[in-house]
Amino acid sequence: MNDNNLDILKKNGLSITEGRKKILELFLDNDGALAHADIERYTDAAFDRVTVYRTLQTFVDKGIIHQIPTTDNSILYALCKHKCEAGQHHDEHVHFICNHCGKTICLDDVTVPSVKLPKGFKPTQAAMVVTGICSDCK
Amino acid sequence: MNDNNLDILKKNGLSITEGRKKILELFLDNDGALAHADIERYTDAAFDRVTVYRTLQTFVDKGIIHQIPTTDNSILYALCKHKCEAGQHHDEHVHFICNHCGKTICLDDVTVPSVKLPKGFKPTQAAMVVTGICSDCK
DNA sequence: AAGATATTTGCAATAATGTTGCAAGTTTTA
DNA sequence: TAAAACTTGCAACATTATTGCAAATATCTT
Repeated sequence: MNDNNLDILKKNGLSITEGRKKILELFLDNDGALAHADIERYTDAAFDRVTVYRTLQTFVDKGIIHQIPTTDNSILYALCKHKCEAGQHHDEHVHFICNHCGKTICLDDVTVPSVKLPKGFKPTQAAMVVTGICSDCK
Repeated sequence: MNDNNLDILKKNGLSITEGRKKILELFLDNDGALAHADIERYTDAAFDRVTVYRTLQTFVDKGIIHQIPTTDNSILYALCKHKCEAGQHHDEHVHFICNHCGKTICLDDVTVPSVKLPKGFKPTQAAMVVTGICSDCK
């Protein structure tokens, strides 16, 4: 029995609702990243599209999940495994997109290396996405 | 007088059309990245939305421009300054998004550092996006 | 340079994606 | 358990993206 998701919701001061429990569960059970469309599919559209959008937004605001940059224009979301505070994410790990299975994986143990920027540029955040073949598809 | 854009189109075996000339010119005159919406705005909607989509796609296919990953779901495009071949991009430079002016800048001289991936992962490409304050806004 | 061929464009229709206001429903608080 | 606070779903709307096809434009051939 797994009450992780209840804990997470409570800890963030969120009301416990069916939608939030279910969507959070999806993230916990799935170590890849999920797009809005994935969530609709996995929940069999049990929740309104709008609810899914709002739930994802709430989770991002609370620092429960983070967004992953992609070149196609889909927003991907993944759990923040390390301590993220509301409004300030610390998801400075590398993301890997597998060209074979299409999964997006958070490489939590690979931190984004810092780079030397030209004069005058002040960085606040860095994201890195690597594509290739993942360990399952190799 | 600048025939750069004609050269580029010819070199890639593309027909010379008003739309392609104009859109390519926009990229050449603008060192930041452009979104589809920017192009519509700058061209005063002289070209059909569909034409713009298709032109951008053609340029990506030919390796003239490349897409930049973002977390909001807008696709950004920028010139490939280094030799890109059709279908295989070599845009392994860092992209910088300024939180102040909103511009996205290709830092052509900053290459994406390679990272050590976990066992079994084989990289083919890497992208890096840094956000912060650019040299114009500092 | 003109006609034949190939390519590109714009329109219309359609699909997919994202947003907002508001009333009804649910969760939390006291 | 009732009141207050918050969340949901619906409807409407806005934006963004895709496809087929006929008309227009560009390129090729002679």
